[in-house]
Amino acid sequence: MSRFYITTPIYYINAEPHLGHAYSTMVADAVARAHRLLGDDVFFLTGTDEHGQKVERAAQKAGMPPNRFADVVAAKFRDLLPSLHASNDDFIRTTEPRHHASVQALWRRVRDRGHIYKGEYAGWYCTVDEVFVPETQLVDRRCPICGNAVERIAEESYFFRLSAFQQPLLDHYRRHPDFVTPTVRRNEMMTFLEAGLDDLSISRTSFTWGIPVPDDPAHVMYVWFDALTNYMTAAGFGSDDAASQQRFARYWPADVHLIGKEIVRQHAIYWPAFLLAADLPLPRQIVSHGWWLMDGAKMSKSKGNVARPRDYIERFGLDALRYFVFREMVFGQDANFADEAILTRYNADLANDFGNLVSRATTMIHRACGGRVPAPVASLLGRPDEQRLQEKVARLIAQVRDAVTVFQLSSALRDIWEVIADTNRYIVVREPWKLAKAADRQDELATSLYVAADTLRVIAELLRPFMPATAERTLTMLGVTAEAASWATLAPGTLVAGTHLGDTSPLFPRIEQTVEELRLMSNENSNPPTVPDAVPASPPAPPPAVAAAPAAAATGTITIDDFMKVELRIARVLAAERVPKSKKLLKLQVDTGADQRTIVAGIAEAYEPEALVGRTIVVVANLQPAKLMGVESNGMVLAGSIDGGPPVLVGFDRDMPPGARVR
RNA sequence: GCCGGAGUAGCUCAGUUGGUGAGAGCACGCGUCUCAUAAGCGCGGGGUCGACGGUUCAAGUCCGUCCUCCGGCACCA
Repeated sequence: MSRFYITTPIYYINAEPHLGHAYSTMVADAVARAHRLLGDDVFFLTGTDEHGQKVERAAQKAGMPPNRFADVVAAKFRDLLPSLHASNDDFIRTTEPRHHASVQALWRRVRDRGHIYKGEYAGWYCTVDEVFVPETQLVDRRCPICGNAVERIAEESYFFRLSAFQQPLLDHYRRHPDFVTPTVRRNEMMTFLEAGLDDLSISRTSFTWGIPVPDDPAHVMYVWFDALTNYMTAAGFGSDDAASQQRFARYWPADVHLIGKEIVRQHAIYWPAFLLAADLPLPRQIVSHGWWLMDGAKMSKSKGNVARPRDYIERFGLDALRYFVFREMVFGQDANFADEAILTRYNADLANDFGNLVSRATTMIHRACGGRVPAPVASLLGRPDEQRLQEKVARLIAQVRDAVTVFQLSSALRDIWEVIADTNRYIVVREPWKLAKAADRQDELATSLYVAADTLRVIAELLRPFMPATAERTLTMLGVTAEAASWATLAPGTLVAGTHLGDTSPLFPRIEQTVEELRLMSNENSNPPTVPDAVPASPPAPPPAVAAAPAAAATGTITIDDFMKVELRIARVLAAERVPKSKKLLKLQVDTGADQRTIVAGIAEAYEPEALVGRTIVVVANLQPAKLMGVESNGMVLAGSIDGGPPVLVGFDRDMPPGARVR
């Protein structure tokens, strides 16, 4: 029996769980379940990432100590798992003692091998993305990634000698072509590696909510060193007792780290580098999936288009949601999450094709065969229609087995549904309802219903990883009460004749409402957004079409004096041209009333230079000069944008002269 | 700008190493059975396979150029 260790990302507790989190968990769950059915000794891990400055501050805001805050929010993630039917074997929190011990053990190992040194880091730090932002990338002292204000940090810091691992990592990539999948991500990582690596700052002194650095408790560890190590902690790393050590020997290295495409670099470069430095085995594979898009856009809190898994479970049921996400997302690519698409999949695939098939097959057996699986007649099983179907079922078992283990869930389901269609066709060809009326054709009747039921039984066994509850219900209706059949021995023709069927009931009743009606219904019934706790880690998404009050921008207020330090002035664009070789930059000559100067603005993707000449804009007049793509910029142009979308210039509703102060 | 990916029916997409007249699902129209969740089954309409060249007996399938979209990096005062 081989073992299989799969992980989800550990979820950062700064927001409510959304569909993206749920998707990672569900995919890992399906694959874990499949491996169990294949007879593997599976270890399936998920959990929460709870340290860092963001959490420390959120806790402050909520008026509670970080550990209590973490307890409350982590519970939300943990509580979601049962409603997803997640079959995880462990749930790890980075705040647990076992994890502290493990991370410190890893640190010592890396340090003792000479890959950690103490240095000084002075720079701009974004607390949202937990990264230092190079001076040259700052946008008005704001993080270029998330747009939030960055902070000046000059502090002593420990560094990890990441630069030393460029070549070892490249070697590893070449020796293990499937180390990172899909290939797109692997290629990205290869080019990133080839460009060279900077050493990585891996500790902080500016906050305390983290794991202390061994022998230097003034430092806490940088989030990724802490977080990534969870994968080893749960396997038993860093523990002294013999049982844990045995477990670690058995389960490490992990077979799969399943992640979203936004954290590939951390998993495919930082993590393996840490492990190489510690002289520990690397995970076998980093598998990354795409994003669920709402109307083609990434889900985000500020757009209020975050899909909450609970809403969909309520409307369609968990298994319908699972079916949809597995079936609809070609693994690795982005996919659209549209209510209409779920409804279509539900009615067409689940209700019409599958649910109705189970219903018609079992009903006929109840009526015509006294509710017992009829015994097929060997000679009739040899007819072409029966042969073809059973051969196809045998092939299907192999196809699904192969597809699931390489994360091709959508193709596995597509193949299963093809056989479902075949079975519907088979029933039409045999017309058992007619056979039932012909006393001299009872053998044909029994054989045809047996073949249909037997096929459904295999299908149900194959559906277990994807839709566990549906699979169980189907098998119960077919009278199969045995434990899950091993996928190693599953085969057509093994349904036992004579067993009593269970009662038939619709698996997926058709949904006749429109999407709009469904939304209304769930708005009425739904218990007010379940936020019983006093921890608004993030403001709840505003209801669409309602101008929600900007939820108390409690994020660090400033005084009026602070604001007045910023000299905002009206200016007129005198000339504009593209900065050569740049995609985003325009070089502007502007008249600020007091002087004429050059300002470089990152708006080239939204504005043609010609269209800007003569235009009135707002600039920050007293910003420190900076060089961008070799051009000195003296100030900055104000523009609004939605979630990093195209910038929209600030303007006035009547003409204003250059030089006027804006406040 | 560099690197990578993608552009195939109204929509979402399959199309292996180039070779029977270009496919599936959904949606739409017609027909049909009646066991079943007004479900099933059959038939049909619709596509210059992004554009233009090229290689070849033969190209969505290979090569070149271009256009559009997406992603990574550079970059984003």
